[in-house]
Amino acid sequence: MDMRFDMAQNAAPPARTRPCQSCDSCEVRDRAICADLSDADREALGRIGRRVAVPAGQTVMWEGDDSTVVANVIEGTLKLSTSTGDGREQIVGVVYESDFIGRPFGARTPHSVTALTDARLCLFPRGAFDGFAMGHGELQHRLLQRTLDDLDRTRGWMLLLGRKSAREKVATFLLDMGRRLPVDRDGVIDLPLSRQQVADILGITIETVSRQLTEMKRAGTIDLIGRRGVRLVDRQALEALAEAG
Amino acid sequence: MDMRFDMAQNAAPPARTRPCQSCDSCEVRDRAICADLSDADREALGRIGRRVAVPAGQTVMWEGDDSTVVANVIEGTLKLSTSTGDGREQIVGVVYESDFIGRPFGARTPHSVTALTDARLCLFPRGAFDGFAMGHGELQHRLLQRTLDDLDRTRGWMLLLGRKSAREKVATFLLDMGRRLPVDRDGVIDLPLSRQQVADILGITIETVSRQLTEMKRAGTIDLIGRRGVRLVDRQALEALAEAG
DNA sequence: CGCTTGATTGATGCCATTCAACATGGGTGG
DNA sequence: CCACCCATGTTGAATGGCATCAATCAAGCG
Repeated sequence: MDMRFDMAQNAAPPARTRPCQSCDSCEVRDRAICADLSDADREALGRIGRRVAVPAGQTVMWEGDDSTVVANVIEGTLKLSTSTGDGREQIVGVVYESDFIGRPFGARTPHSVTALTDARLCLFPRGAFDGFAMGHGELQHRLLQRTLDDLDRTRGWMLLLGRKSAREKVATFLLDMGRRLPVDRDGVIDLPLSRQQVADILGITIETVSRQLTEMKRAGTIDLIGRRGVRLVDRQALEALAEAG
Repeated sequence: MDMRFDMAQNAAPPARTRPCQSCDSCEVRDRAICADLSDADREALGRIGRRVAVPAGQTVMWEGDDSTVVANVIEGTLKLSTSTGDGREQIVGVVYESDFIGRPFGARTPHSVTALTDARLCLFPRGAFDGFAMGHGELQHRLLQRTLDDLDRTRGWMLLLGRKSAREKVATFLLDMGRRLPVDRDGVIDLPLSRQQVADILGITIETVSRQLTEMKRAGTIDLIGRRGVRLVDRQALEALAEAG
């Protein structure tokens, strides 16, 4: 089944989507871009959108396609990525619940968006969203704030890609994940990413990621639990590695 | 002389700055973020700002500093950069006339801004600018558009930093400059960047930049005229190199 | 003219990639 | 529930691209 059709503005709503009638009880209503809207306005926006469940691995927007939809992430983790003609991939962002995805006020989607875990989105047709936003300054203000933050974070990541060694990259990545992801009671973080995806974030190969991780484990800086679990044993050592590893 | 003091909101205006009274005749009024404002509003914004001349090499904002000013670039080219603790630098953006610089709605300047050529800015104290923007949706909308475009371009650049070879990086860079900078009647582009700065944009060393350029010259793909001049002789060849060099 | 700064060229070494073999573990069906 | 299987991850050895170190060259400039 082609997800793009699924997402099209005028496609018949498939079984697993439904109009978003319940902004009141929305899990991310206080953190998503709709947070500053009045109850009436939020409800009006809600009537434009609908909820969609996206299974892990599913791509919801393709690089270069027409920008037909935008969305709030209600639950789950997704990656933003671009590729060269010959298939080399670079992940340019990872988004979490309450983040906003898609390209409002623009004709083209500049990068692909793919679910890393099962996810739920609150999806809006772009045209309708743009129209609504034009009439609601609070919404645009929040979107601006968020975009400025994204830009700052993205530019920070350029320093890592351009100037850091593999060791530094992996250490920086682990610290970043430690900040953004929940930690269970044993101090273990469950990464939403495979080794390949970590490599695609850091601009290195899967083998190099693996080697750096096992080296850090050998040094007692981290613990590796199964394929996706990491415990940051010595955060201070990681911070040292992240700056001049 | 410390430029930071110079830029402070309540510092006595130094000799080379003056209130910006002439938005009517402003060179970038149709392209800068003020373009959509009414004449009255633009004039009100103009009273907040003042013009500043910045000599090449001067840094106007420092990474990590309080965000005290924002500005429109009236003329010239500037770089945005971040550095690691041990001095490795990465240029995260290059801005041209009519672009906007600084971090509105945020406490910290996330990267340094340095003039590559002599430049003129239309400078606003951040607090006053933020206040004005909050009351003017058109301004925020334009800022949002611009920030979304910047984010798209920045993310595109991550692919280059993370996944491209030195050859591909240099070729991509040359094509990008060819698009953004004026070309004289001999087809020569005058780069506003030294080799070191090119290296800092591409995340490679100065020697590698030099070797790639001379190699391309030897192959007849480009011509090098003095230190800053380049002629793109065979654009098609460059495009091939940029994708799979 | 020297002097300084920036750019090119050369020699060498190292880190990350590449290619390849092997291990692991998560999932499935008998 | 265990044996098997395949995707995913780890480890090893060899190569190569880029960095590093160093010398030379070319421009500006006082």
